[in-house]
Amino acid sequence: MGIIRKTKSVKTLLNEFNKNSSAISVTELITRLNSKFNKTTIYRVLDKLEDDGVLHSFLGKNGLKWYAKCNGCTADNHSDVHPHFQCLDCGKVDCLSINITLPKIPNRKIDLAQFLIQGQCDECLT
Amino acid sequence: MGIIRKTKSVKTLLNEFNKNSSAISVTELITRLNSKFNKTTIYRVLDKLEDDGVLHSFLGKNGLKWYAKCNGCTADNHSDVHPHFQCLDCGKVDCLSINITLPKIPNRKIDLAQFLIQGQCDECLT
DNA sequence: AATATAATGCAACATAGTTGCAATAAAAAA
DNA sequence: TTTTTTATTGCAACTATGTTGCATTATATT
Ligand SMILES: [Mn+2]
Ligand SMILES: [Mn+2]
Ligand SMILES: [Zn+2]
Ligand SMILES: [Zn+2]
Repeated sequence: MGIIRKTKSVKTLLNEFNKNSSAISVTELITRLNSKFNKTTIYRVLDKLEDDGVLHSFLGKNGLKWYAKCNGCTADNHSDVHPHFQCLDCGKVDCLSINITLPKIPNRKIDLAQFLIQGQCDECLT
Repeated sequence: MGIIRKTKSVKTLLNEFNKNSSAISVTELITRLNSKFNKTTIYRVLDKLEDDGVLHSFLGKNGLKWYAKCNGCTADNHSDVHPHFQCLDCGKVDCLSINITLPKIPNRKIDLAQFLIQGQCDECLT
């Protein structure tokens, strides 16, 4: 079930994601909003925003959970099958709007795929 | 640093991986060998076997750590950049010997990539 | 303003993984 | 074979991420 009431925590979290287009890890959000909201609230709001098709989640380095804004998703129609890029220098994570071609695998049904690419981002390269 | 002494735990763990070619999660190994070895030992031996190029590790569903046998790797030359497939029905994880073509990303340097595909395995399909 | 209930905070819990240190066991030396 | 060296182990305590139940609070509706 998604979000029903526009509470302070919902507005604050949405605001964090509107600052720029980068993904944000849950631990980073908890650190940032530590004084304002309980971590349980943050986990729950993020979960609902994902249900609503506002955010999508994925696992970054070390299996940490990250969230990023969706692009034209709705509650019934999520389509966030794109690779993610994590910079090993600064830690920043971005969604890559690249069409990844899933390999054909005999005798197996593919439901979903997650692709995490690691290296150095544009800013850290120079 | 890798393995120096062929201890019971080393032999036992290698034996687990020689039963078949599937990957094994650390938690599964801890459960299996619970009565014989401490979990700390298991974590440490796996870590060393990876250093030696005997096993390689990756993250499966929920960010859990999995290990699988390497194929012709040495301590100085690991090359385990292949996709992994996890069955959502039985949980089994396999290495896919498929050559994945990394997408070209402008202004970024790619160091490594992990590709986890989820769905149904051959056995669970029928 | 009164009501219904979604959302929150808190404490307690679950699980994966790590660390320091004393005790043990494998390999080398005697 | 016995002694010595030190790599490895077990244990307990810890860190970190994430979850759950329940009483309290805040939002939206009447
Ligand atoms: Mn994304
Ligand atoms: Mn593999
Ligand atoms: Zn960077
Ligand atoms: Zn299966």
